[in-house]
Amino acid sequence: MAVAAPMPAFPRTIFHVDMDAFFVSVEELFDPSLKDKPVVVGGQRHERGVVSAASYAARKFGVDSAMPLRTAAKLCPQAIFVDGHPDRYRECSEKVHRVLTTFSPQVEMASIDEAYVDMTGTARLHGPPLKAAHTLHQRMKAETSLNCSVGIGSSRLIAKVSSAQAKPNGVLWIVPGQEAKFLAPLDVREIPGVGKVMETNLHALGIKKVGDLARMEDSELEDRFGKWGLALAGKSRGEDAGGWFDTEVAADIDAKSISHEHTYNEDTADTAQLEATLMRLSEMVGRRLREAKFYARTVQLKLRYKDFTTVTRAHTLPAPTQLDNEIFEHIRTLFRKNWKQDAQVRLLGVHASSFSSYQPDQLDLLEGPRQQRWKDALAAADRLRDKFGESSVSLASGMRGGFRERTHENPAGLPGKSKRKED
DNA sequence: TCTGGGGTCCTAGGACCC
DNA sequence: TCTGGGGTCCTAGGACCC
Repeated sequence: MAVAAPMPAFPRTIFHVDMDAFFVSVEELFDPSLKDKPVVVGGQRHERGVVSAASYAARKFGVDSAMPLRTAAKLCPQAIFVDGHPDRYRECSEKVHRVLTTFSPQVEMASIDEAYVDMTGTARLHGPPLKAAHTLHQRMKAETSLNCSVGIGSSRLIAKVSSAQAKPNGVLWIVPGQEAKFLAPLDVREIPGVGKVMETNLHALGIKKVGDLARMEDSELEDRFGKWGLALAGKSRGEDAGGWFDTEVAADIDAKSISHEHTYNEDTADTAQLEATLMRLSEMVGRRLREAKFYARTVQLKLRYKDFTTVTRAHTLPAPTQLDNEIFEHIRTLFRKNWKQDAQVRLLGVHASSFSSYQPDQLDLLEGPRQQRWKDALAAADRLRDKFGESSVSLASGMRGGFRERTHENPAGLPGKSKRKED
């Protein structure tokens, strides 16, 4: 029997605040001439890569998030292609966060451009949900010059789905008790967690709308789709039903993995270049581990060939580490064991997981002077990078091509957007 | 169409232990 | 020879999200 989720004593009021066409809107703030034009953020028209965000004018031509840039260029030749500026987005995102914290202490940024706000019990302060949402909407515009949409519901799921329906620049409140009625006419794809594959599977069963799903027996969905099926049954009724959705708003959860990867603009089989990239990626991962004060026990290599076949190979260390050179040594071993010599490589990735947090004395005592020297050296390198930028220091500097190609590839390192409509 | 980068979660099989 | 049951850890791959 499934364990029941702890139900709050009274219905919650959750806001899901989603910024409209966030990256594009931020770019417009910096270059107002972009306004109302077809704009594609994510890279230049000929580059390898995908669309991070498209303006509404560009979407009219069929351009959408996650689409290859070259496809976007074909669909909409007159589009303006803009490189992303992660620093700008982070800065705006922080502003957004600050605005939201004036409404509730329970604010959780779910990504750079969306947040959940638990507004339960704030009626005396902010009025009923719709009034509070309109105030929020106005304050957001005043403070950040950006539009957002707000979905209001009794669960994270309902808030999230309703903000999508409210777009663009709208507010939608699903009154408690009306959840199932609201969801029933929507495509199953509107449920977060239902992607292309699950949609196809459901269609094969004749399930097209959330209402069709709601009519199914929980047990049948569980039999067919396992744990996920059961969660899906709950979601079709508007419940958060397990997993991340079932957590408190603003319960901060530690990261479970840290990774960096790189796609070459042109495939390569040059060993020195490939290993230099692995060194650089190992350094980036090591640096993040030290910042977070995490030690990783598992490192994983990702290798994607020209034909897009992808392999991952993991190795669990006897003792956790956060040192660049230790990460790199294991990664390089995995690479040498698994790379098909002379096969053209498209992408490399370095991934760290199985974290433990810092254990002050024990580890230091166990570490020899060698490790300590490495630690000192890395701390110094981190300080230099803080001062002069990420590319100022590399322990791979003796290796060819360590940094050379980075400057013109993936200048943004942008977070992406999903294939789904939205914004 | 020719497919980024950073994450989370789930499944399934094998090794190993009791 | 034909063969248990449960638990944990590790690895690989894949769906999904922004």
